[in-house]
Amino acid sequence: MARRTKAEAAATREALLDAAEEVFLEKGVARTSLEQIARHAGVTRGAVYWHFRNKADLFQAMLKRVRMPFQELVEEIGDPSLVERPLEAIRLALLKGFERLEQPRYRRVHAILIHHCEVFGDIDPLAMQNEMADEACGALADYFSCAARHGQLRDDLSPEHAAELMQAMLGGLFHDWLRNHERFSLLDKGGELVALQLDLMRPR
Amino acid sequence: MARRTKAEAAATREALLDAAEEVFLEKGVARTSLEQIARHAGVTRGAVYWHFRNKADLFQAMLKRVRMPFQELVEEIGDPSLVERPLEAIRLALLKGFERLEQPRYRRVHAILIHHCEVFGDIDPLAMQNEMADEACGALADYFSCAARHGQLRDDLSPEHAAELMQAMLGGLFHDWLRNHERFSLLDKGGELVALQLDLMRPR
DNA sequence: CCTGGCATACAGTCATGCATGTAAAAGTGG
DNA sequence: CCACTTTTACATGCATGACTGTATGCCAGG
Repeated sequence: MARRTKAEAAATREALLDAAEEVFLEKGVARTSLEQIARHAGVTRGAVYWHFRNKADLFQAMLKRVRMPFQELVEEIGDPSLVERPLEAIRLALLKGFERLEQPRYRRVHAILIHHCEVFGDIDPLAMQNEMADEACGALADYFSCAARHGQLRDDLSPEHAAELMQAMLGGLFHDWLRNHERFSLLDKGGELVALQLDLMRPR
Repeated sequence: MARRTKAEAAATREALLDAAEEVFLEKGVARTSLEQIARHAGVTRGAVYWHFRNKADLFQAMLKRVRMPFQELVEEIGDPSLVERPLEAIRLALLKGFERLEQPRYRRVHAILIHHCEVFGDIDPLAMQNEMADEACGALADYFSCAARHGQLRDDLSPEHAAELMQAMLGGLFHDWLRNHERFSLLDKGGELVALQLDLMRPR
């Protein structure tokens, strides 16, 4: 085939990443060949090896498109009054996160990372999951500490424990939903459970 | 090699399953060949194909050794007074489960199922995880309902929601621990978080 | 004109499944 | 209890297929 313009080349790159998401999700990372990805994107393996060094490189590029740090979510809300209501900040930020995760691209890539890939080459999905979990737990601990200082937390519950409980609950919910997202809406059930858990943690 | 006695043959079968656990955990299911498993067990691939039809068959046999239904845990405690204290029954049963999971064999196999295997052949690890999660959530819901009838649950918390919260928290904790079990003791942190969460759910 | 963006062909590697070999255990008849 | 047969529990070799990485060809854009 003939040479494409820069825009067209970028489009094939995106098409390859899209195809990788779909085929990885369907058949698992290890069980899909680069040939299958290329065919699914309407090109051949040559294109894959032009845009990416190998399978691991393609995998990393796929992940780069869906990064979503926690702090970003809080900032996106843009409500300065949330400084006074840290538990509400947590709740709204998590809702934002749930909304994003229900978009097909975000859901697919996370499902692949969690359920459909093994250690291969120089890629370690477990290390990435650990990074995500630690960052989430750290951010939560900050907000719960703030809540404790404002007297908005049960006095028999330490901020660290609150953060650990919440992070564990979120992780479990996340895994349950990723296993089969048709069963329930993450936004609905997640919003409900988060509100419930926060209510249990408030003094009364 | 020569023929072995029945006892020796059973021993090689167990050795193959042990080897499978170790190599699967280290390199992932898809990236390990039957040859590697056989070598690690001190035999050749012929032995594998004698005892198991294929990789999927071996995988299923490996899982069979670590089945642990929830109801079994409650019965193992053998305290009839727990009928009156369902929340304590939950707590103690979970502690029993944590103890088992900290044994290398149970931990390894679950780590493989959760983190180191993809869909392959006629084996679907996600379906198995769903089964386990559903069973756990159902059992929890029963006990929380019992607790509600005994007035041992906050009246603004339905048994179903309590079960969902607890199951999500347990799942998240489980995943966190499986990712790197060196970080903390599941028995210690799990016992702490479960007690905490149950306290939040009690009326006061 | 030359280089970027791909297609195509090829070689090397590796796993699977089966077919076959084999030696000892387990059965069988006398 | 002994000779003989059958079965068991593997080891070994081979055919097949799949995937990877690379080398090379080709053609238009810049």
